[in-house]
Amino acid sequence: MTNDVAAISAAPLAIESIAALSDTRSSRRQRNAPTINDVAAHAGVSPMTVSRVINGEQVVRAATRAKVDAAIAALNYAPSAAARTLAGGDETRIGLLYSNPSSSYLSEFLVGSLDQASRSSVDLVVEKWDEETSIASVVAHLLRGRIDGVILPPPLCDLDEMVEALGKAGIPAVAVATGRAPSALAAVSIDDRQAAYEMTRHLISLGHSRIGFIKGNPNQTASARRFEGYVAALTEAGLPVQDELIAQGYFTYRSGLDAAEHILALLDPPTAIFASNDDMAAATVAIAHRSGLDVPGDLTVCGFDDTSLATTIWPELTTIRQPISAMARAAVEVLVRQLKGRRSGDAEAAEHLVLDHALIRRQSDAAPRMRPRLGGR
Amino acid sequence: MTNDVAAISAAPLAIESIAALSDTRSSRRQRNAPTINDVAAHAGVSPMTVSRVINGEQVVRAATRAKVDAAIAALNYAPSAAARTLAGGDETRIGLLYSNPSSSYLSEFLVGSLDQASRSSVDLVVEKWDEETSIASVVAHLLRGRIDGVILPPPLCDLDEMVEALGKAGIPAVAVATGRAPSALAAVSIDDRQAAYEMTRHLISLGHSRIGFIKGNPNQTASARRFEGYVAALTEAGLPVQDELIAQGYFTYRSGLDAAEHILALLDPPTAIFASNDDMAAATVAIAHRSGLDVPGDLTVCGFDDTSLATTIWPELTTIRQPISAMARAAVEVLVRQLKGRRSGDAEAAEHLVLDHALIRRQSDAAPRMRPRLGGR
DNA sequence: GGCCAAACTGATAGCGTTACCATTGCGTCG
DNA sequence: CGACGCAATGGTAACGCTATCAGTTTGGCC
Repeated sequence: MTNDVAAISAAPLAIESIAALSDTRSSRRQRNAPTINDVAAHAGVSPMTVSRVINGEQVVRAATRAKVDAAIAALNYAPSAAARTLAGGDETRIGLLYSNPSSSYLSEFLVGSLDQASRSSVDLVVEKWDEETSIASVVAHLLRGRIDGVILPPPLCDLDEMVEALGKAGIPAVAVATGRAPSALAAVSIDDRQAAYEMTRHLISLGHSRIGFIKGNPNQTASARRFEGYVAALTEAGLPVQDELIAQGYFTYRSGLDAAEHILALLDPPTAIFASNDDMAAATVAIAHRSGLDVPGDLTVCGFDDTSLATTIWPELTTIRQPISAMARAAVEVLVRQLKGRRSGDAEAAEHLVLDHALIRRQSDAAPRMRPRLGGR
Repeated sequence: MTNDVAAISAAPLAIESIAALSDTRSSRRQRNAPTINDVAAHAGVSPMTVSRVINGEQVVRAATRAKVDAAIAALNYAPSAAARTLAGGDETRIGLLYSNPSSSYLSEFLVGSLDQASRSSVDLVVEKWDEETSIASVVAHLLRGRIDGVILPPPLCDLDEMVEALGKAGIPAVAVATGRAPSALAAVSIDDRQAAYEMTRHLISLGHSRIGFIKGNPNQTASARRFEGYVAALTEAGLPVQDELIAQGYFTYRSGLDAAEHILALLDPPTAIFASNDDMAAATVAIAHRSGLDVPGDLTVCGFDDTSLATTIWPELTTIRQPISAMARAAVEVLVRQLKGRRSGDAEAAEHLVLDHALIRRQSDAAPRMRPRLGGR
């Protein structure tokens, strides 16, 4: 879709600043940027044909297209986004509601959605939601701001009241990285259960048989999926699921500290701990170090998400990578598609995209030092 | 500036989807959102007056303004950004060039600049710069994308080649958080020297006299300013600046690890370490813990920047808060002002804004355990 | 009470693009 | 061989807003 004009054309628009004022044809025209008409004149065709070319319509003859492309390159023309959406008649604004600004998740998410938004030529309005603000007032604000649809990254995607309120207001939404089952709500996610399953299998294949697990915040549905994956892999390998090795966390570093302390205080501590996210994994590493344990020598620690924290700390974390920016892009696409469909009358079923994850091995995992206790169960 | 319409007006636009099609006056009109004309009709004034009201022009009589405001609220009207910029005739696009996506700095920066961009009704194009991409090609890309100005957050603001290339291409830029002296380049920053001075003074007032320092990456000019502040406070207090207490870091966690290890391996280690950013401070805490030192009991550790990492780890870091989002906002404003001035012919001197910082006390600092060695020097 | 300036308000003409036809050209078939 | 269909193009009229300038009030003052 991107208009990949090849030439680099450093263009002679360096010292135009002063010279520009004289030949301005219209009084309103402040900056003499070339318009579609200029291109049309240069190429000897009508503006309409140029419009067709820049929009990649198929009806234009190859020869004509070439002429137009040449004119575009020559004039260093770029279409005006404003005029486009105005004329196009479908000015779409989508909101991105976030609530966890500290997360480094957000920047990657923002970059991805921003990029896709400009590609799909929709406006992205980024809005923060504080716990203090009532949901009703947020929805009212969106309505007032003429937002056509909303993207809900975690943890908002799991906030039932929000989803409901949006539904009642008739604002379509797409949930990102939710762990809930496919529903009326469109969603983009990874297979959390499968990813956790793979990570656990990885630890088992390394030779670990006592594997601790730090659960995620129960208010996020993905937490349950991750735990399921852990249990499934253990069960499949004939290993017991031991309650004492499982601690409740809340996705924060602080909660990871407590959880890890709890698990490592056991008389017979595990040789590996799989935390439901990187923050808690980092906390586990910190506790291990404080207890004089080497990671991964004495303890393997794995995370989930592959946020920047995973590569910030030492050792760098083996973790599950979520394609955050791709998910953001997908969310915008899904939402735009849904809005288009809705406008043209046909309401398709809500899409539920599942993107690929990847297990990223770094320096925080290794085979257990003591050789695994014989046999399973 | 924000149009704070009070009423929540849940508006009857819930089930309009089907009903809408019938009374559409023009065939093109897809969504029957109210236009400025609708508001004008409702208020019994001309569209022009409505325009003046929504743009906050002073010439409108209070009574008229009230009528219009009422109509706006009644119809739940929101102006079309596209039409606005198109009619306004000054479609401005500014680029935000970033190179360190992992930084949690970025999301806050993005949110701030995005917000201000929509307020100033300019388009913000967010662009990533990889080390692999040549500077020339980035600049060519900006030129081709008709970018009118560029915002350079760190570390790009200190990349001389980039600044030069932009200058040659005639693209105005504004440097954010640079440590360089005011120059032709517009800039928004905090007083790094003063902030570091204050932090060091704070440590001294706590009773510390042997204070370690981890320098920042020399390729960022702010590093030098921070070091200067440290030296100034020490000197002012009559304390010696001891080379052995100063280690070179590069702003990364990893480099902080090495630097802290080096400093703490001294026979007579300092009672406090001031790291030039939070990542390195976090690393220092990790090393301290690994060495069995309590923070802040045995060692005070302070950071700089107040990124999310500062409150993620335990103990939470005492640090210097940069108003990142305000700086981003300011950068957009400065750039827009500069572009406006440039367009209208008068080239003002480049602005150089200095925003306020703040020393944030958290749990990582305390008075030294041993009582300070008597006397100064 | 009338006149003038100043304070408001309105009519008109675009901004750059695309939707919707109308038109042209050309090969094909009756 | 002329009508017909299809493919490729062009003309025209919006899209929703604001700049500009031309009215129309209003109020002050003699």
